[in-house]
Amino acid sequence: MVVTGHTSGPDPDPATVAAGEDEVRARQTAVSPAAGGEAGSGQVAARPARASRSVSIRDVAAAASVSYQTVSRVINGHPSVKLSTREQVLAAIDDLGFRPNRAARALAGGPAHSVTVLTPNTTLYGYTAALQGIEEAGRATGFAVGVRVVESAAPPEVRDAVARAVEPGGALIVIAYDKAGTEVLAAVPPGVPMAAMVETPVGDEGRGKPWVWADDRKAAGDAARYLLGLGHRTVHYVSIPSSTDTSQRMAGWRAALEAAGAPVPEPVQAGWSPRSGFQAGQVLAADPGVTAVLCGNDDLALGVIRAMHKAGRVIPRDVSVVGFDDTPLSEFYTPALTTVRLDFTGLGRLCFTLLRGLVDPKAAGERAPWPEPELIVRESAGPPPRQGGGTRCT
Amino acid sequence: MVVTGHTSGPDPDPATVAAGEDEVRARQTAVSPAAGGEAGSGQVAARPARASRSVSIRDVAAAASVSYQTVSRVINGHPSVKLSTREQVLAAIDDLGFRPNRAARALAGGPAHSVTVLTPNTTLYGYTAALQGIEEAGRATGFAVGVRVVESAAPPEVRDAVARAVEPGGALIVIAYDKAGTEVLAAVPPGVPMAAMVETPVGDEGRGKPWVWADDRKAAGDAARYLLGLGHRTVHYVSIPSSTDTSQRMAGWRAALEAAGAPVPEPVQAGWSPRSGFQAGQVLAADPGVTAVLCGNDDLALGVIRAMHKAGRVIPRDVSVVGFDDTPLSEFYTPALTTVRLDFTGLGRLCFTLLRGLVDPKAAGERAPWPEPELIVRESAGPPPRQGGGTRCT
DNA sequence: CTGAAAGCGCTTACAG
DNA sequence: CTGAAAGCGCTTACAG
Repeated sequence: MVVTGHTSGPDPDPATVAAGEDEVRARQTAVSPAAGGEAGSGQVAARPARASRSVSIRDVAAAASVSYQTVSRVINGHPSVKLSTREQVLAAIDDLGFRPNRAARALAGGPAHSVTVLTPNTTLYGYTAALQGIEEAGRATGFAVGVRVVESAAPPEVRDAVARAVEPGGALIVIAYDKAGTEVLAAVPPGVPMAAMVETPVGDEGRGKPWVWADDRKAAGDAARYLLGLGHRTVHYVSIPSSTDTSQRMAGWRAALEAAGAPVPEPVQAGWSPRSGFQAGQVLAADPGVTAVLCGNDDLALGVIRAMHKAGRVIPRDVSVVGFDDTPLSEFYTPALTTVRLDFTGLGRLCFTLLRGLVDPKAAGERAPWPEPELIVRESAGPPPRQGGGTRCT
Repeated sequence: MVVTGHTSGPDPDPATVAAGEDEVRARQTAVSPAAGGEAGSGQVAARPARASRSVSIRDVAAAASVSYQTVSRVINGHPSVKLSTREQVLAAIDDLGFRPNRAARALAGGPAHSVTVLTPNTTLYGYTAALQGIEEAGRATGFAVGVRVVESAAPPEVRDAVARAVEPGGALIVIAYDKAGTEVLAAVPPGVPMAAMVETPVGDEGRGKPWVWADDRKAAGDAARYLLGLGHRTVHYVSIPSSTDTSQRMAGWRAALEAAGAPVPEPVQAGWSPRSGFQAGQVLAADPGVTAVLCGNDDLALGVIRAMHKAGRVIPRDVSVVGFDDTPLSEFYTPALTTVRLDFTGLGRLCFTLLRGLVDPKAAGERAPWPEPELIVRESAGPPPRQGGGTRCT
């Protein structure tokens, strides 16, 4: 994945890969066995450079001349500690490089300092961006963040995933943008600290489970209205999968058309991938009446554009295409993609903040701004072609 | 991010977002406090639906009429357990839905059942794909997988990241495709179980630290040779950042040019993003002698193509561009991107397998196939333009 | 092959 | 405001 430098080594050799493997084997066996017990010999030789036994709360206590409970209070921000002792303890912590042991903390029943994110996916832009926001926010507050993919919405798998993810002393974030996510949300037992990122504000199943969401409905409406405003008679919609029966993006698109008195064509149901967008695009390209297409995400839009291109339809001269999400790539497509920007990273950050407020009442007051969707106008949408307009030099 | 259904709800209201927030507040306070101690009342009423105290090793022991140590032996695959008792215990585990508590396990000094991935990034394709492979493999073997981003290669940050990630009872995977990754690799204390994904087979710093890598060098050479074979006089190179001074991709490109007796132009150093590719592309587009460009990744290639397009140079008629990685999108670009496929997901899986062999000697024998890079020929590269070829109807 | 002991590093109540 | 106790759920040795 990476490249650098200006040196050129010895010539590539077919044996290199195999050598790499052997090397690995060798290294494997060369790995030092986990530092074992301390040998009881009376030798006072230089201590081996083994992984030092980590410094504990008791070491800190000794160094600060207090009991270890006091140390516990300090690291947990307990109010009733004299300022001077607190400072002593803090100094000792710094000196010794003390880090509380997460496992011990969790075992003893302290507040959660770790989240695991339950998500159907870790590679699609929206998920990736959300994960990034969660990781950032988690890291900033000393939380360990874990990831667990839930591949299907089947009850056994969902149950299993939740059971494994729910560790005492741990918290959960579930990304519920599809069926699997919604099932997971519903399967989290009450009492487990959690927050969710949802497509649609949830009802009963969300009880005790705070969530964040982006106003997809309004965003989709904005995009549809923009296309209508360009002069298109109507706007077709290519849909991503959904979490419920009340899809926000589709609802927003539909409402905008209806409000404008435009005909509402049957939406094309697709998946998440550019390939499924391509397939949807082939269908749409066969219909000469299609002049504007709104897509459920940018990858779908890319696929639609590709299909249109293959069918000889030029974007945006013949057909306008608008995406959703504003992935980092869409600005560099040709034509650059007009799309709706959604701040999933910010949403992820916000979701984490919500969760943290649950786990740590002292942090509950913190509020982050609620991100607003935004239409980004670029090159892939324009006025509809004039009736019978000629074709020149594609 | 998601859309569904065919119903349209009430019209969108400006207050919706705010309502969402209030809702969240309300839910937050409604969350039940962590299930506390058992009230000592003599009531035998229906038990509240609180998060049940998780079933422990002792519960299983009681159910199976053995000591809890025996249960420990069974769940850890210890050989010296009579078959019949093993089966009893397994049955009890199944009955009670017992799951070992990871924190307790780690605290007690058992073998690692969790990995945290130290990575500079979680959104770029290569990292994302690697993470996916690791997560899959981890999940399949009951490992919890954590993610920690290391944002800079500065020693304090690197030290801190490693210190926080190294938990007793935990293992590490470091993705070392850039400087930060390499620094992290070097900073992991010996004795900590770990494996790495590296750009370049490492020397001393990797001692006791097994790694996997893809043969970027050969792959880059293949791509350069392909372009040369098309008739280009030489091939320009736009580089991604690197981990060391002996970049594999660049070295492969250079060696191929030299072997063919082609001139070796100065490589253009870029970042990871399409934007930096765009900038590099602007430089290259200004030079009419440039007819073939190899890029360190597909995002860079997209940026280069965009810059060429803006400069009026048609791909591949005027300039051929080849990428690296074969992201899921590149097939759907127009023109579809010719690129080198690298199986980062497989590499991530392999890396996890390596790590697991370290932690669990019983699993050490498992071998996964070592993925091979592959040139994927699509539309973005072709023969060089003929001298003085006319420009028609761009 | 299986049981009884000690302890991993912390955190909660409980006492002062 | 601070100390002494008990225990979270497991795993290692150690004994039989």
